[in-house]
Amino acid sequence: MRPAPIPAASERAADAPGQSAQAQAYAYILGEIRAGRLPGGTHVVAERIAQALGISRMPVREAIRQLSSEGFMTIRSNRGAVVTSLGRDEINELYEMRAVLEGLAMRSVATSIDAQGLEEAEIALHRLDRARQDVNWFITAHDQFHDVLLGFCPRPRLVTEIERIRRAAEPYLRLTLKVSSTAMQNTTDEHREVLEQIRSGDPDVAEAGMRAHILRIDVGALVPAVS
Amino acid sequence: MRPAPIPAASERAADAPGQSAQAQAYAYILGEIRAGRLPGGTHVVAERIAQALGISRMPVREAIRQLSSEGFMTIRSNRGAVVTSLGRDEINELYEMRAVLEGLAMRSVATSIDAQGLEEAEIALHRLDRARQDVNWFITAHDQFHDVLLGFCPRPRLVTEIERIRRAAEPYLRLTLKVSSTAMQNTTDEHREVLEQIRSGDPDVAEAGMRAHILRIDVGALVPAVS
DNA sequence: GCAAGGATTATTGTATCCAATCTGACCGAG
DNA sequence: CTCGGTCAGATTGGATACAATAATCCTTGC
Repeated sequence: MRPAPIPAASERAADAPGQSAQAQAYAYILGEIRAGRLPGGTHVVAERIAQALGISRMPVREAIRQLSSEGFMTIRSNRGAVVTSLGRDEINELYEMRAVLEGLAMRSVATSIDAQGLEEAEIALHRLDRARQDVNWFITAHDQFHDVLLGFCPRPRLVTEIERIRRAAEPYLRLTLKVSSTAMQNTTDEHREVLEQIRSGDPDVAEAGMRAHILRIDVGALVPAVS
Repeated sequence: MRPAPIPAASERAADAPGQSAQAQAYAYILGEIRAGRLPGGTHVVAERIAQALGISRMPVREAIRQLSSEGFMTIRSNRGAVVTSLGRDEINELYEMRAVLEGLAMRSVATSIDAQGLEEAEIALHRLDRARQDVNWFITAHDQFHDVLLGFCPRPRLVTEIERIRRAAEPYLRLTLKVSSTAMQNTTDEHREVLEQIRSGDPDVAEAGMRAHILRIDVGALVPAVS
């Protein structure tokens, strides 16, 4: 009754063994989108993904539906799913939403973060400073800084939503940074200022600081791919 | 073995004929949740829904997955899906998120709404005033007032997200209003004040007004069902 | 040579089937 | 009487099979 002698087929694609097939598909597709290997507008064929992962189409469909309701893909009835392509206005919209939400999150962070948390944030800041040469490192370090702060926000949904928005904008940020890396230069001072505002402990200051910080991004300079 | 000559089964449940099976399932389950007929914590069995609608389990599964990623349900691996049950903190979190997002939306509404829009809002306000006797009417009229304003916000995602949050909190609001309808009394003045602040045309005033309005809700008095 | 229309193919949507897992009841030992 | 284990039923996860729809290409008439 055991898995049989050779569980090859189902094991082969097991890049993530314990995961369910649907979770595999979700992680795989989202990873491809975030990395930019599936650019906006790409038609995603369920069967292809299924074969690539060695699973059937069904879990892939569910993953696509979930990605769709999270805004990463768009399903057109009977015509398949395409990777959502964001224009300038839409990216701007995402940043505005993230600005107010992450501002809200900083209200509670300002009052709940402790000395150790502030220390972690400082460390993340240093990592960010050293990562200014490489796009991947930079994005990782940048996310880490924000995640350290969000770790002190006791609102799971709010944090989840913020991170979702950040992921949705990531491909465009990545593309832009690859072309002109000037955006990576001034960030350390920028982020240190935010950190100081949070350190003040004043919710209003912390909120306004983070909100302004996120809105300061020049979205116009983003979006090299004008869908 | 086929469904037989008479396609009755699939036709019978066709409350929404043109819809795909998955859309039917989605609308059906969400409707049941919003109406409170599927209270938080209810275990939803895919097979039951499928039978009730005369479709198979697969589209139901997809609908559940989508509802799950939208926060209405929670899927536990191999153990099925339950209707998400929100506690006091979580409802409060939702209202805070909606407050900042709808505040943001009002910034653009303040500058883009026209005379006709203001008139529509006034009408909605009167409807709201007359609907204070019945919970269903009240909720409908209340949603309409906010929707009129959001109709002038040129940010589709923002509007979608706000409405999603409102729907997520609706069952609890409905439950509460059924018990104590005092919350329905003062709303007309409340909403008129918001409308006046929007009429001012000042984004800052409009944002602060709406944000304060939504936060003014006494979430503590909400949540009769302490999961 | 080109456009319109129809056949063919590719892809999606749905249903059915099988395996894996969980739930709960029953039963026996301590 | 309680605790633990086994077994049957229910339910989910996944795969295959079939139907429906859209996309493509090829023919055919002009």
